[in-house]
Order: sequence, then C-alpha cells, then structure tokens
Amino acid sequence: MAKRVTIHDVAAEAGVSRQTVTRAMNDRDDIKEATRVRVLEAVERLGYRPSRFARNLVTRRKQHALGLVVASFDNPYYTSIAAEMLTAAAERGWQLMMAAAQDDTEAVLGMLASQADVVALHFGGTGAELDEIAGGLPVVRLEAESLLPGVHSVALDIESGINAVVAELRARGARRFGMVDSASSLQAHGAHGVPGVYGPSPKRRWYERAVGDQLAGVTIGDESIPEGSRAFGELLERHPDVDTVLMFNDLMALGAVQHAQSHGVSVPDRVRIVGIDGLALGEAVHPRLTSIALDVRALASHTMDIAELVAKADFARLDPIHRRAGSSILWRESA
Amino acid sequence: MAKRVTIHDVAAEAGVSRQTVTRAMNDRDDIKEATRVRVLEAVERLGYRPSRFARNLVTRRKQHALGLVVASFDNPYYTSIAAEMLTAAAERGWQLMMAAAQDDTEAVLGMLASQADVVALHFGGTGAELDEIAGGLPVVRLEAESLLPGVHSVALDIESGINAVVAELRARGARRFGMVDSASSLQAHGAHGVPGVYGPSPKRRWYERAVGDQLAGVTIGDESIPEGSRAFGELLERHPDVDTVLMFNDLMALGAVQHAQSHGVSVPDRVRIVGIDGLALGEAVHPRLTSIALDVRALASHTMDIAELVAKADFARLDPIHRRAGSSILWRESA
DNA sequence: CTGTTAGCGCCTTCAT
DNA sequence: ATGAAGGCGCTAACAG
Repeated sequence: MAKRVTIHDVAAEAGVSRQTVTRAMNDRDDIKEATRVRVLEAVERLGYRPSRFARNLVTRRKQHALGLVVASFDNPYYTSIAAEMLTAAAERGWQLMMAAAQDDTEAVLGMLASQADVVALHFGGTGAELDEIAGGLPVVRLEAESLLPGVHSVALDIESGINAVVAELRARGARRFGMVDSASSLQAHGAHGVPGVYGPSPKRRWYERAVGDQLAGVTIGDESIPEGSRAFGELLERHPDVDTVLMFNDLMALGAVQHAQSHGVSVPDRVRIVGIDGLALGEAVHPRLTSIALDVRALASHTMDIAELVAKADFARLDPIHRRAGSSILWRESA
Repeated sequence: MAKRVTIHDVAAEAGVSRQTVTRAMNDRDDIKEATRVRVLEAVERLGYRPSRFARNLVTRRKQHALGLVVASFDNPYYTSIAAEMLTAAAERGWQLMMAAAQDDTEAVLGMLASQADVVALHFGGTGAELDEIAGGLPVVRLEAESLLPGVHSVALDIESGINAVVAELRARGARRFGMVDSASSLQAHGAHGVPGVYGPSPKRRWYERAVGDQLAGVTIGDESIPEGSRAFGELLERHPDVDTVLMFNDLMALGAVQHAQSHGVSVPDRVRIVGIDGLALGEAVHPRLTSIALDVRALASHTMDIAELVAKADFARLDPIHRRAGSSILWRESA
C-alpha cells in the first residue's frame, strides 16, 4: 500500500507549484494551455486523485449529504422511499448515503455520522432514545412524530385514508371487516415504546376504530408475500363470515390476492382485499390491488425540506420541525 | 447562516485547549472526568458537531465509500442490486453512496467524484467513453466487459443460463420460441456502442442463437409490467404458433403472466413463460414465474472485491480487473 | 500567467 | 492531565 499520491507529488513531477496543479485540475482559465497539459500529463503518469476530504474541507460551497437508513429492501415500499429520497436530494444538490437498518441503530448512526450531515430513518423507540442514540447528529424521524430538539419528523396520515376507505367499502356493501396485521409491528409500536410490551399496530387501531362493531377478526403475519398469503388464509378459515380484508401492507396484500386466486376465492365478490402503500406492483396481480396509497413523494420532499432548514442553521440543534404527508385511495379491482 | 461552530469555539467556551476538546469528544482516558463533563456541556450548549471532512482528512483509518449509480428504481432487479451492494459494502466496512442515473452520466460521476472512492454503474457506451467521462475516478462497470485501465468490470453470464433453459424447454416439448425484447435496450446495446446504430439486446442474440430455426417471432416493449403485458399479447397475436416465450426481464414477464391470466391463456400448457432476473416477486403471481436467476449477490461481492483491490493500491490506475457472476434457473410453474 | 502565504477543522505527536 | 506545535491535502487570497 504505497503512500497516496498528493498534489505535492504532482507539482514536483511537473515542476510547478501546487497552486498551478490546482488550476489545471479545476480547469480554470488563468493558466497557460501548455502548462496545463504538462500538469495533466503528470497527473496521469502518477495516477493522482485529489482527496475528497481535503477538497471539501477547504471549498466554500460545501457538499451536503443525507444519510438514509433503509429499513428493508425486501419490501418495495421502502425501496420507493429510497427512490423518492434520491430524487428529492438530487433536486436540491444533496448526496444520498444509504445504510441498512440493523438491530444496533446506534452503530449505524455512528457510521453515518462521519459521512452524512443529516440522517433520516424509521425508528421504533421513543424520541428520547433516538436523541440519545443520535449523539447530536440531526435526525429526521420518518412516519412518526417527535417532540425533542434535534429530532425532527415527517408523519404520514394513514388514518384518514383508512377512514375514507372503510366508508366507501360500507357504501359498496361491506359488513364484516377483517384485517391481517404485522407481527413485527407488534413490537415496534409497543405501548409507549416500552420494550417487552406488545400491542397492535397503529394501522390496526385506526381500522378497528373505523369499523367499530363490524370487526370480524384479525390474524397476524410477517411482512412478506407468503406470510400475507398464509395469514389471509387463516383469517378466512377462522372467520368465514368476513367479506372485506385490510392487509397491513401491499406486499402482504399481494400474497392475499394470490391465495384467493389459487384457492378459488372470488375477489372482490366473495371477499374484498385492500392493501396499504400504493405500490405499482399492485398492477401486476389479477385482480389488480386496491390500496391506500401513501404519498411517498411528499414524505421525501418534506424530509429534504427539513434537511435544508437544518443545513441553513449550520446544523445547530433546532427546535423540532414537523411535517405531514397524506394518503389517497387507489381504487383498482380487488375491492 | 451563522458561522459553523468549530472545536475552537468549544475550547474557548469551556476554557480549555482544542486538544482537550478532542479528548473529551473521543472519550479517551487521559482526561479528568470533571473537565470532560465541562467540555461536553460546552459542546451541548453550542451545538457543536465535528466536521466530517476535517476528521476524515486527518484520521489514520480512512472511511471508504462506494458510489453506486442506480439505473432505475422502478425495476426491483436494480433494487436488489442496491440491496446486495449495501450488504457487501457493510461487510467490508465501506459506505454506500447512491446516485440516480440520468441522461448525463458525466454530471452524475462529477457529483460522486467528491464523495466516493470508487464508482459502480451500468453504462451503455464504450469503455473509452466511460474512461473519458470518469476522469480518473476508478470505475467498475456492471454487466459488461471492459479493457481499459481504470475501468474494471463485473460481467454476468446470462448466455449459459439461456442455453440451459432452452435445452430443458425443448426436452419439455417446446418447439416454437418467441421473445419479448426491451425497447430501450435497442439503443443501449447498439452495435459496438455506435450512437444512432440500433440493434437487438445481447439477451436476444444469445436466445436466437440457442433456438436456431425454431424462432417464432420477437416483439418489443418498454421495461415495465404493462408494456410486458402488451408486447406479450402482440406476440401471441402475430405469431399464434408460439408455444414458449422468453421475456426480457422478470418485470415484463410479470406483465405477460397477468396478460395470459386475464385473457384466459393457459400457462404453461398453451404457452410457457420464462423471465430473466430471478426476482422474489415471481412467487407472487399465479402461476409462479420460472426465471433465469442472475447471481446478484456475486455481482455485488465481486464489485466490492475490486473496490478493495483498488483501495489497497491507493486508487492508482490499475490494469483492468474482470470478474464474472453466474446465473441459474429457477424452475417454478410458468414453464 | 505563476508562485507564495494562509488557512480550512481536526488529530497526533511531543512537551509540560 | 493538559497545552503547544505541527501537519493532513487542498484551495483562496494575495503577490509578482
């Protein structure tokens, strides 16, 4: 591992000063063509690459980077968030640095801290825990609220989407409402984030409030297609009277549609299926999936708005900023 | 936009030297507990965050970052590449910086150059063009070969997968082979990368060689589910004798399965459908999609291997390094 | 046009 | 246990 080639080596090789090398590298006009060529040749010969750290340290116009902790690449929903973040960041001239979520959120943030200026993530614990873990790094909490300085948030209004969909489903004749909830969500959204205390997901609570005494039953599954399929089957079996099912997310809903199809259950005649997320993949199944579409684009642009505000304040510990993205209903064929 | 808080400000605030602040920040042992607390309080009060650039400039153990130019988030295939890259990078202690592909590849690389040490990307042009554009930045070209110094590559052996699948399909009775090719691929893989010269994709050329005179016909569509559906329908209409169809990728294949289903075309009895990529989503449709699975994990780990070699050589302009990932056939139900 | 002089913000020696 | 130098690699501001 030979010592890295620096601007100094190039200067010596080309027989000029370091400044001149800088001028050649950033092709500025105050340099003679001949010397520029000579310097560039030296650069080529030595294989010189300027240090990105040294350059950014000194340059007036700083490069900003948003760190995104991605919850799961297995679910296209999170993928779509990443995609929208990338777009929103690029529009604002920000870089996007990604990290995969792990059990140890603190370790992930530690890594990102030296590479990103602001971090956005989904986090199951309390705001205080997150603040503790972040260690001064400005944080935007996704799909949850926050009250602490330094911990900003972008919430997602799923509740009104659920209310709207239930109302319309009733109008279409739905009477017995079932749901497949997420198993992992039971932990993440435990009562007040107390570890060891399990509880239903917010989605489920909103749904139960919306359907009232027309709730037929609820089953639980992991957030995957096969598990969605299995839990949907279990729901039909244990509550044969159910005529409408809300699936925790589109991925699981895809499994439900597949289950219905391979078991000869007619959708939406025998049972209506509604997902949450609004994935484009809902178009790929038959019948096409009706879904509560979350405004991921707004989620991303709100996140970047906050990031820019924080940057404008030179990453000081601002009072928490809150934004809210909405949802709309994608009526397709499954409900 | 107040001036950023530096270590110097903290030192003044706490009434100590800058070194002592460093000691407190990196909780080292050669500092009295009382002063450490005092410094940390000053840090809190001022909202101080060390500059990531200054720190990385000085620190012995450098943080390395791989820049990944993502072709498209609309196709889960590219998403899975990003996911595997993230995993492979994390395993090696690298950061992953992402950028979305745009028309102007040069602009994207320019942005990444100041943030990443090595860049991996899909690129349609020639190696020389890429080398030109990269401007010294070490590059790993994905799913294509390269011969130039500084431009390394990881190829994907799809050809043998196509040969194998055709052989087995013949054994299962296939006689009239059709294909849906990608419209955009016609440009990207134009003959010898000459702009303006259009040609079939490599996949199509390998397929045509494999099926020989049993080729029934080919149609073209964009790389999406609805376009896959449409182009598949067009193929059946124009070449009613076709009994087996290779779809350009799984996304389009999903559309084909959907089309068959909603048009009452029996799969695989009337027509066999095979995709390329091996997406998990192939499990979500009915019948489940048979596909040539590309070894994305190997693609990612080979990319990181190259990145590490380049880093070990201190990012000098190494002779091109080539790796190759394989493919295997995922026999499910659609063929 | 080119070279010299100062830093950028931080950490790593030394001293004390 | 703390402080004083020095330097990481680069560019901005001046000179000339």
